[in-house]
Amino acid sequence: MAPDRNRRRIPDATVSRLPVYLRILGEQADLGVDSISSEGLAELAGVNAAKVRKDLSYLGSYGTRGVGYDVGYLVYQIRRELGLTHDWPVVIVGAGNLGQALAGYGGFGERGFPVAGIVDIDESKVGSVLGGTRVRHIDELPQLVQTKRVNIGVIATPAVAAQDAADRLVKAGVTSILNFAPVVLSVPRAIEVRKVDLAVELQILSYHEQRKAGGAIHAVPGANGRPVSA
Amino acid sequence: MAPDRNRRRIPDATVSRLPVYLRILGEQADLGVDSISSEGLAELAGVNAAKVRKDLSYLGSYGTRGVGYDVGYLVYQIRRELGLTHDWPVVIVGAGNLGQALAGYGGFGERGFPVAGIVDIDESKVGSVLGGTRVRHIDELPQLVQTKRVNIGVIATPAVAAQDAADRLVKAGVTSILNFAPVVLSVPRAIEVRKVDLAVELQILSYHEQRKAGGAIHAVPGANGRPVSA
DNA sequence: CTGGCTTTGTGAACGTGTGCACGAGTGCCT
DNA sequence: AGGCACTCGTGCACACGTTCACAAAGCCAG
Ligand SMILES: NC(=O)c1ccc[n+]([C@@H]2O[C@H](COP(=O)([O-])OP(=O)(O)OC[C@H]3O[C@@H](n4cnc5c(N)ncnc54)[C@H](O)[C@@H]3O)[C@@H](O)[C@H]2O)c1
Ligand SMILES: NC(=O)c1ccc[n+]([C@@H]2O[C@H](COP(=O)([O-])OP(=O)(O)OC[C@H]3O[C@@H](n4cnc5c(N)ncnc54)[C@H](O)[C@@H]3O)[C@@H](O)[C@H]2O)c1
Repeated sequence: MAPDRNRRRIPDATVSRLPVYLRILGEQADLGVDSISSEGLAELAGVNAAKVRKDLSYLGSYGTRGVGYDVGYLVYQIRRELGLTHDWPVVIVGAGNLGQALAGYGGFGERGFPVAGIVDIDESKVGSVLGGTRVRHIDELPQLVQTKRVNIGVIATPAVAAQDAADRLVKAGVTSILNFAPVVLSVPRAIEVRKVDLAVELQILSYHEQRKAGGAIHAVPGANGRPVSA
Repeated sequence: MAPDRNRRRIPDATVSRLPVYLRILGEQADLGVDSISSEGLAELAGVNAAKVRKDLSYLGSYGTRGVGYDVGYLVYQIRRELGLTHDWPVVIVGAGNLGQALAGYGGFGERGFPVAGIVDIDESKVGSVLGGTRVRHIDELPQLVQTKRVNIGVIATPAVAAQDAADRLVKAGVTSILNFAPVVLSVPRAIEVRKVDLAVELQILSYHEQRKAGGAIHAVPGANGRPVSA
């Protein structure tokens, strides 16, 4: 077998920016714009123009010197490279606060990630309908994944249940996971995991706030903060 | 006065990992563990042990050679560096699907980010109560930010309204923004912005799925089972 | 007190990402 | 047709991040 050796590898940093370019290009296309320069795209994406050119060069030489990039063609190429030429159904595990918001959010389906199903372990949640999808029991997960050919799972369970959810997803055949629970998942190497951790994001913001306030005031006296023993 | 304090600057990559270490250390403390090695912490955080040591070294030399780190003391130091010695109230803009899920989620307050208020532009949403907080009109935002001394704003409006929300937040005095809308915000340099874009995350996963499928059509389910531990 | 064992803290090598600068095409205008 | 203005594609240097490897530092047993 010939593995992906010969295939162009796109740097992670670039892969994470391509979706942003894609969205902007789609917006521009809707506005009737059919050509854009690296500088124009860079402006809209909030990045450096050279970075845009280098990023796009990994896809191939699809620009025209002296002119710029054809918006429609670029959209096509990026979608192709990101594997967005067909839908990727996702399954959501956990029909709580967050799971409901995700299921009720139409933006997924629009962008090529229809909710193939949502499952929960709590019998009392099973049967209710969220965003047009009936909540099923988690035991139906393997069947759901197979029949709908789901590759991507979303974990929206409490932290303590997240590893269990991940194990079930992997066993069911899912190979990519988007994890909203604040835990580090342990999965086989071949499984791609991305996490979205709001607490981490807020704490990073906190760090910068604290830094700004570094020399200045010490506000808010009524803070908590548990004194450390020992 | 000298604006540039001689304060240690911590690399971004490290700042983004400190919250993860912090959570794990907290869990370990609750389990009664009071000392941990870089290797142990690395294992739990899913990173390299040398990285843990280097990260922690930016805080100072708080480990004991031959022994490890005192969990309680390390928690204190990380909290201190991240500015978590006091609460950071946040304001949520947009009381829709996502805003409601966020407001109803207790995890924020527990981790030091109490919801100081939630605002919406839609009169019909104003007045309803979410997670113990009454939804207010967005015109009350400046007053809310001032009286509650809010530094951090969360944007949960539709994409088209996100820039408006950002402008209002900045005008009201907020200096850090967590943005859930899929748009690139334009804000003054001094404002720290972090974004959480689910579509981007899913598209990155899509890229990797497409890559896996590059040679063979559909991967075999259940062929894995090699738990990754380090 | 010494020797052996453990683990930290960090210099150095290596890898990845960023941005400048400029040659190389392309289209337009005269 | 020729010159000119424009923009892509990319080599190169530098910054940042990761990992290795090991001396320094601490603990403990005897
Ligand atoms: N709600 C938010 O806004 C928000 C924000 C940030 C992070 N999160 C994280 O997202 C996760 C979900 O949050 P939430 O507010 O929706 O919690 P929730 O308690 O409202 O919902 C969790 C759901 O998961 C189900 N569940 C529990 N164990 C399960 C299992 N083993 N398999 C399948 N389903 C299981 C529960 O029955 C429940 O319906 C949490 O980890 C939380 O930290 C939520
Ligand atoms: N719901 C999800 O699970 C989810 C997932 C990913 C991303 N998002 C993003 O989060 C954002 C919100 O999603 P949602 O599902 O909650 O949308 P929503 O339509 O349910 O809620 C948006 C709310 O914002 C309010 N609003 C509109 N313009 C405003 C303004 N100028 N100022 C203040 N409030 C205003 C609306 O009245 C509404 O209540 C969107 O950008 C969406 O793309 C949502």
